[in-house]
Amino acid sequence: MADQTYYELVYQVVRQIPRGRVTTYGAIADYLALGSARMVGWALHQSFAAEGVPAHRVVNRKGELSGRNHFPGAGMMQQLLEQEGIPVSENKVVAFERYFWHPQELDGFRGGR
DNA sequence: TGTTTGACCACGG
DNA sequence: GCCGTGGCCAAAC
Repeated sequence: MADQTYYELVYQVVRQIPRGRVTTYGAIADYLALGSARMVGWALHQSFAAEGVPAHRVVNRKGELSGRNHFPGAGMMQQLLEQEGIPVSENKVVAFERYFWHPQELDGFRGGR
């Protein structure tokens, strides 16, 4: 495990993102308590090489689809989010705070709701 | 081998 | 409330 690079750690966290939820780069960086939010962005950029990594569920702090430009096909990221049940407007997540998901919830979720 | 950029965030003015 | 700067670590040139 210690051999995992920061990117792989990010992949694992992103993979744990439940459907219909979104998170931010800073949240992941804060949860890992390593590097910085910028590294998360780079990690996701390489995430295309890793499967099972829903990068479309990761947005910036403003809830905007920063990486939309890097996704294959224009508007694909938005469509993916809408398919998950997340309304998106102008490349920005609506009620983003409501769909926000903290990686820490994995540690002590259990309590449902 | 050194410099620059990068799917960012937080703070200060 | 908006704009500018610093910080972070790694990959690309």
